[in-house]
Amino acid sequence: MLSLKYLSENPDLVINRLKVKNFQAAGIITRLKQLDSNRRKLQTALDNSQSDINRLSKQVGVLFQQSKKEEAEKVREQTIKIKEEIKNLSPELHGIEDQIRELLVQLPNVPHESVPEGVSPEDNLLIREGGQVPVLSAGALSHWELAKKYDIIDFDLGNKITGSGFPVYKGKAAKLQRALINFFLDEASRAGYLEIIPPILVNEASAFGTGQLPDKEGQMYHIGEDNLFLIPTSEVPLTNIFRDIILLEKDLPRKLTAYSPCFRREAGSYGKDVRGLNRLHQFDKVEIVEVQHPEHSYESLENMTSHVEYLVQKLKLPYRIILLCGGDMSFHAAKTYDFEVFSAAQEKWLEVSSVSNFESYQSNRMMLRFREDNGKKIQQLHTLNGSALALPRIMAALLENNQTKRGILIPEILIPYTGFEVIEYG
RNA sequence: GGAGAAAUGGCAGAGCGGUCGAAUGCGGCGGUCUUGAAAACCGUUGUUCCGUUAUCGCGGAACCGGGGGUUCGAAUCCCUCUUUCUCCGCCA
Repeated sequence: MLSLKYLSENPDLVINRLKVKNFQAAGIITRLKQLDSNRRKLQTALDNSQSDINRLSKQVGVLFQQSKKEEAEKVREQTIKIKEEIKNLSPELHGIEDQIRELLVQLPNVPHESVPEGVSPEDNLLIREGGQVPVLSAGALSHWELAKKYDIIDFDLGNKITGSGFPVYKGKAAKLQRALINFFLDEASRAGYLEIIPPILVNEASAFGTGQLPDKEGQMYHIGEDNLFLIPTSEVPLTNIFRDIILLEKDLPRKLTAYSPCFRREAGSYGKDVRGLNRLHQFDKVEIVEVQHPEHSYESLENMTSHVEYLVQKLKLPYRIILLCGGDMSFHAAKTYDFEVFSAAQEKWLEVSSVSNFESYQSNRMMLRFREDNGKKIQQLHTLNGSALALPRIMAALLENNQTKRGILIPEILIPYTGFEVIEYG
């Protein structure tokens, strides 16, 4: 969320920038201003009353010690009225603080100045593209047909065991999946990300910290009995490692990576885009997360983007990098690059990574800060994350693009990981 | 799952109703000494909110796992939740 301080110092800037996200913020900001001014007044009144009580209490203590009981009794009576006041003001203050928080959470992050205006994916900006779109022979198969032909991914079996969106990988597909995970993790380590194995269930505070709660609650699987959530991405546990922490400037940036399964309910998404591996309830992903000094976070965004680009290049997949327009960006991001790879049999671009700078939006929520080297000043940090990469659509594109008469060819870079060069019959 | 013990500042660890934001030690920072360093000695050392201030700062409030209560006054007493440890049971 945005900080009250930032909002009150730059109301017009926020209102204007949020128009890029097609969000009308003026009403909320006006309301926040009023609430904040009330909050300050109440806080001051309450502090003064409490100060009086503290002072009188000390007097009572001293008087009792000197066994001046009657005087002590008199002073004690004075406190009754003040306590009454505190009893009234205190819930009022909490009420206002709750209202402020509720409103703050409704404001999306302010997009970076380089983010184009727009309302739909058509307004996104193509940044770069690379790789060769393969020319498939007539009768090329989609990945779900290939999965069946080679008996390597079983969607029906997943239906039986769990439900739709939970495929079962078998044999060489299972090994290829594992190879991809290892490849991605090794590359992330080489690029300086610390490898982590995080919990895949998180509590409410963590889900709030990265912004899944309160608004995206319906997207997560919830374990009611223990009030825990299955992670939709390891961004959640990874970033929350830093919740309520004050880092030192000299320790920046902090870079983490993790493989984890991810769980998404995908409530409300039906239709043709969900075939095969295109949209699942459970999928594997390697994530990269970075916590960075505000002055360097946009360099980091570019570096993370380059890292992801390197991965798709090594896999020899045709890709494009897209700068999302305001209307297509997520609520929490300040700037996002999407990566899409071309899946040749479906003839579709599939999103395989989303790399975002959240600036201080998440760190405000989770009280993530750093202490400056040259003094005592404490500042908010910036957080970033990106998929590097999401597995199923990579798998889909690899299967479709690399199909040949003799089978599906494994990209060279992965052969040391898979131990085989081709997926064929049997 | 059952029984018991505990949770205090960056860490270790005292305090168990009054002047305690909290002894002491370690660590960190600054200084003296030294050619330099170490040792020794001296000083300093959290966060949030409100007010004030051009800034350093200053004044006030809150925070001793979270939430609630008792009291003029709570780190200290009570309730509740969470977590950790010990024992028993179960188990990859």
